[in-house]
Order: sequence, then C-alpha cells, then structure tokens
Amino acid sequence: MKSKKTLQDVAAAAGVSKMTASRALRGDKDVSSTNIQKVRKAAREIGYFGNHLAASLSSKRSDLIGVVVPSLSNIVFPQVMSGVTNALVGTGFQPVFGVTDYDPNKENEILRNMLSWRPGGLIVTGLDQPEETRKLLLDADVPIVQIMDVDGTPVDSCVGFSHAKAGQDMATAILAAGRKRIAYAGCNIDKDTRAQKRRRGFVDTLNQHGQTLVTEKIADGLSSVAAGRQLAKDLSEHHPDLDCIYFSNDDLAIGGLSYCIDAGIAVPKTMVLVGFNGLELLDAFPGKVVTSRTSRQEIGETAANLILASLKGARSADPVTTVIEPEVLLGDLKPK
Amino acid sequence: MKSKKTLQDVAAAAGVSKMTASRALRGDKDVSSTNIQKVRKAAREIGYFGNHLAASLSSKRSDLIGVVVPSLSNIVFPQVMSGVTNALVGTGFQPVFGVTDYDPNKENEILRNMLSWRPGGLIVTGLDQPEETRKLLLDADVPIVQIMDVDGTPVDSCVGFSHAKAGQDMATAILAAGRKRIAYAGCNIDKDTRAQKRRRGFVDTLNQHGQTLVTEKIADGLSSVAAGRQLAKDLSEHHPDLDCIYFSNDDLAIGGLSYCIDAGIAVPKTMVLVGFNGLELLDAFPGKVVTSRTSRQEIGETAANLILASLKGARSADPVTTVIEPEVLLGDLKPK
DNA sequence: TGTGGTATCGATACCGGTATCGTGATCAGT
DNA sequence: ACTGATCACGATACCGGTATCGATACCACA
Repeated sequence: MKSKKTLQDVAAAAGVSKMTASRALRGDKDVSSTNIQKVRKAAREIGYFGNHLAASLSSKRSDLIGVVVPSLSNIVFPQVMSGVTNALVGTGFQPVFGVTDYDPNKENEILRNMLSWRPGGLIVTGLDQPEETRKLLLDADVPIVQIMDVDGTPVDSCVGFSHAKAGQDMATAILAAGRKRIAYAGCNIDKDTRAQKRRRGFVDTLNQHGQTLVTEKIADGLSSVAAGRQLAKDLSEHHPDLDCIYFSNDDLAIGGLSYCIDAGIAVPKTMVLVGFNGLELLDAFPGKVVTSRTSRQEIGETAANLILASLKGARSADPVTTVIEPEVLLGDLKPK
Repeated sequence: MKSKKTLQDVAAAAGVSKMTASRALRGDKDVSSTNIQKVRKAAREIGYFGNHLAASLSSKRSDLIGVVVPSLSNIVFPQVMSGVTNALVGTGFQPVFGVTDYDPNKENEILRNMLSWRPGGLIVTGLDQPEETRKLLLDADVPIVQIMDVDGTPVDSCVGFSHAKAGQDMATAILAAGRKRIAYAGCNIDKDTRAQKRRRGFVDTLNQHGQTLVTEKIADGLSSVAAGRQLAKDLSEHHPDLDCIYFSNDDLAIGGLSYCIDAGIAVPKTMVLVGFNGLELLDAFPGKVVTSRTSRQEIGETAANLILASLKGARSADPVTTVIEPEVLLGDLKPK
C-alpha cells in the first residue's frame, strides 16, 4: 500500500493498456463496458487515485479556480468564498483561496503563484489593482472575474456593486431622516479602497446638500467590534452633539451600538448608527443599526458561474458586468 | 505576449540551456552569477512565470498544503485558515482550502481530490473521520495534522483541545455559580461531532452532581444569531423558571442574549447564557455571555508549523499532539 | 608537464498522465 | 466475398519542468 500507485499499475492489474485505463477512469468514449468495469475494479482494489499534476500538465488545463480575497478577519469574504464553493460543487472544479491582507504586493505574488498552477479561472477581489498586476491578469489568458466592486474598469468580467453609489444612497437616506451632525468612523482606510469609495460617495453627497462631516476618526488596524466601540466612545465624548455616525462597516457599527447601549444613548433616536454589509449578526439587534445589505454569497456564486460559463463556452465569452445592488435597511429609523 | 512562455524560451533568450535557466531561477548552486543575472533578466523581460504543474510533477513534491474545514458560515474556521495562512507566508508553501459542510462524504471526496495534487501536507478538522477516510489518510504518506479536537486517536499529529473537557469545565463552573434549572440549546447536532462532545461532557458532569438538563432544544440548520434568538425564546417561554441556557456556541448565545435583552430578562442575574469559542464579537457585550475562549488563529498557526517542521525534518517526524486549552470566561457571573 | 579537484554547464532520462493517430476486428450493405 | 464504417484499443509523442550524470574548463600543486 505504501508505494504510490500509478495509472500503469491500474492498467497492469486490469490487464489493459495505460491508455485504456485512462479512458475508462475518465469516462471517455471508446472503451468497452467490460473494460470499464475491470479498470474501475482494479483502481478500487489497489487504492488508486489520480495525479492531477500529471493530468493537468498533459491536458494543459486544470480544474482549479483561484479565488483571491483581502481578508479573513471578517465574515464577509468567507461568505463570498462559501458562495463560490457552493457554485463549484459537483462541477469538478475546485476553488483555491488566497488572502492578500489588503497588500497589493502580496496580491501580485499570490496571483503569480496561482497562475503558475494554470488555473481554469480566477476570481479576484476589487478593480483597483496596480498597473503591473493588471497587466499580469490581462495577459493571463484565463477567464477572470473581479468581484465586490464595479467602480472602475474590469480586466474581464465583473460582479458586484458600486460602493460610491452605496455611500451616496446612504447619505441621501440619512439626510432625509433629518440628521445634521454626522461623523465618519473607519479603519484601515488607506488599504480598503472600497471603504474609501463609500466614504467619498457619502461625503460628496453631504456636500452637495450643503453639509459637511462634523468630524471623522480612523482607527488603526482591522475593523472589529472593539474598535467600533472605541471609535464611538471617542467621537461622542469629543462631540456630544453628534446625531449620526457613519461607520465603514457593520463590525464597527455594532461596536458603536454596544457603546451607546452602555452609555444610555438612545439608538436611533438620539444617535443614528450606520454600518455596511447587512451582516446576519444584526438580527441580534432588530432595527437598531442602519446598513446596506450586500449579497456576499450571491456574488460568489455568480462569479463562479461566470467562470464556468466562460469555460464551457470554449472561446472566451464576452466580458460581462453584473450588478448586484445592495439594499438599504433603515431599521427603526423613520424619515421625518 | 499571448503565447505561454516556457523555460525553454527563457533559456533561449538568455543564451543558456534549459537546465541552467532552471537552476538560476530556483537559486540552485552551480550557476555563475553572470548567468543568474542573464536568466533573471530574460525571465522578467519575456514575462515568464513558472509552471508549478510541471515542476511538482517532476520533483515529486508540491508546495501545496491542503486545509479542510467543515464550514465557512461562522467566523471560527476562517480564523483558523487565517492562522494557517500567516504561518505559511514566506515559506513558499501555499494553502488550499476545502469545505465539507459537515458532510463526511464530501470530506472524503475533497481529501481524495487534494491528495491527487500530491500536497506537501494536510490539515484536517476533527478526529472523527469514517474508517474509509481514515485509511485514506493513513496511506497518504504526507504529514497530516488534525485540528480542533484531541478526543480520539489522531492519524498523525494533532492540535486542539478536548471538547469533552470543555463541556465538563463549563458544567463545573455553572454548578459552582449555583445554577439549577439548566437547558441545552444547539444546532446541527448530528453533524458537528465536536459540539456533541461538549454537550456530553456538560451533561455527564451535571449528572455526576445529581442534576439533569431541564430540557433541550435543537434547531435545524446551521448555527446563527437568529437561530439562537429563537431557541432562547422557545426555551424560556416553555420553561419560565430556567436560570441557565448552555448553547452549543457563541453565535447562538448572542442570539439568546439579544432575546433576553428585548424580553427584559436580566443577564446573567436571572439567566446565565453560556456559549463557546470566545468570539471577539462578545466584546460588544462586556461580561454578559459566559464562554470558553479558544485560540483559533493559534491552532491554525501551530498546525501549519507542525507540517513545515515535519517537511523540513526530511523523514516523517514523530506524531505530536499539542493541546491548546480554552480559557473559561465567566464575565459578570460571580459564583455564589 | 602531469594530476586531481572544483566550478559550471548541458544532454538525457524521466515524472504520470493525455492527445493523436494507426491498427485490427466486427458488422451492415450490396 | 468485398467495401466502407464504426468500435476498441494500444503505441507513440508530448506537456514543461527537474534529477542525474558526464563533459569541459580552469586552477592549484606536485
């Protein structure tokens, strides 16, 4: 049992040629049912499982789909990955995940590495890759789907939504609710370009209505509930007259909510807390946090399906951009 | 730029043989510094990146580390994956993730698939694989680390903690706090064997102290905040005299907390809510939920490092079992 | 000058599959 | 019985690298 079994061993055990064994195991045509049985039996008995390395090298294609996400510290990207995985189940394709930590250099390195495995396709988060990485993708000659954003020029296909618009829509909703003393609270701002786009959309819309942010505060490190709690504390202590905090995501907003609850600040009456993503977690606080619900699973599934379609369609299908619009959830916040 | 560049192309461009180019790019010995420069330059200029398929096939080893987790719907396993990724950064090894959805058949299939890529090592969640899968792993001849559990017999090495003991410890703590009317609330019970082990440890310890569960309730589907909220509602409506609910994890417990807050039930005074994992999310509710803090990142990192050590040590190192004990966090619960 | 050692390189043989094409056998139709 | 088509199968040539070993050049030293 120790020695690696090769197709040759299976063939020998089944009394046929390597080629026939190969065909039989892959369900190719041109094999008699007798031999199919024999080969399958032999493979099972000697404990054979294929060698994807050799198979992919020989056939010049692999059934790997590379998926590159910036972070695992927040449930959002695991959910995207989950969507990809679901869409790929039963197709014979297997996802391979890479994590960039929002580092463009690491992203480039990961993509190079993935491409060297000759994947069937690539799913990459975001549209804002540096020029060098972009070129890498353009030259790659595999279907590529960029996800989670549509504000920019995709390399190939694209599934997501406009963060700029999400920020604008939220600002409109907040203004409609009559809020005037608004702060921004974020994390990791220079690295997460999508959060930046939301912020910009939000601020621009405020400005267009003659308003400005009262203040803003950016915490170091990754977003977390604890960071949000601290941000809310700092902001409301320095600016007791705030009536709304726009957080860069739900994790922070929930931290803010936890602070407000403890500090006896009425939410959303006295203070509106705005997040982003619409995490299921918010079910624990019905109506409290204003947010935009994004469909992470659906984005992952759609991206994977685009890859599959493009792979099935032999020649590279035309690039598609699919927008999966977030839904603004106002919760208990009633427009005046 | 379109045509795939091969090592041969690089060699030609650099005016050396394929073999010299190969050595130069891998930093092997026996290459003059002149040629190293020439080859590197040529590779950069024609946009060459290697072919891991060919390299791994030829060298009979790949730098892939397979990581199999049961779920992505909860932040716990992404954090483990994150730990693995961190430990692997800069080592030249790349993690490949698979998700089983707690389905043993899917797990077997994923493992077969991974093994067919001849990975350098395998990290697998849990010790309770069916016999057939266990045999697959035993015959695999790659370093294997099973994680998140130590209650059982590992195939090779193992990193985690005893869920039975975690359940026992928690029961001891709850009894010490004087709680007598205790319910169990879980999800997905038949599939998550580790949650089962905790439950059993918990119940056994209650019994040893002459107590029994007042009731228990299992929700269908995956654990979630919403499910926990509903479980808490059902349990406390049917059993108004409960003074403690032992949830199978923190997600459910937080849902329970959210119900209690809305229902005006004092936590932990009137009702003790117990979870498991010690998610960072609990920072939003300081002191409210009793839980056991597990070190997911650390488990992932340790597992990856074990694989690396075993790979570096040429011959398979002796199996190691590393216990990373969870810490019981009682929060505001004071023993009477 | 002869000898041995070291540094550098290339020819060749694989790694374990798959693509391709050719061969013999079987069978229907005339 | 002969022809052409279809079926089943195997021999052979790769896929794009790496391992191995032998060849060459250069140098130190006897």
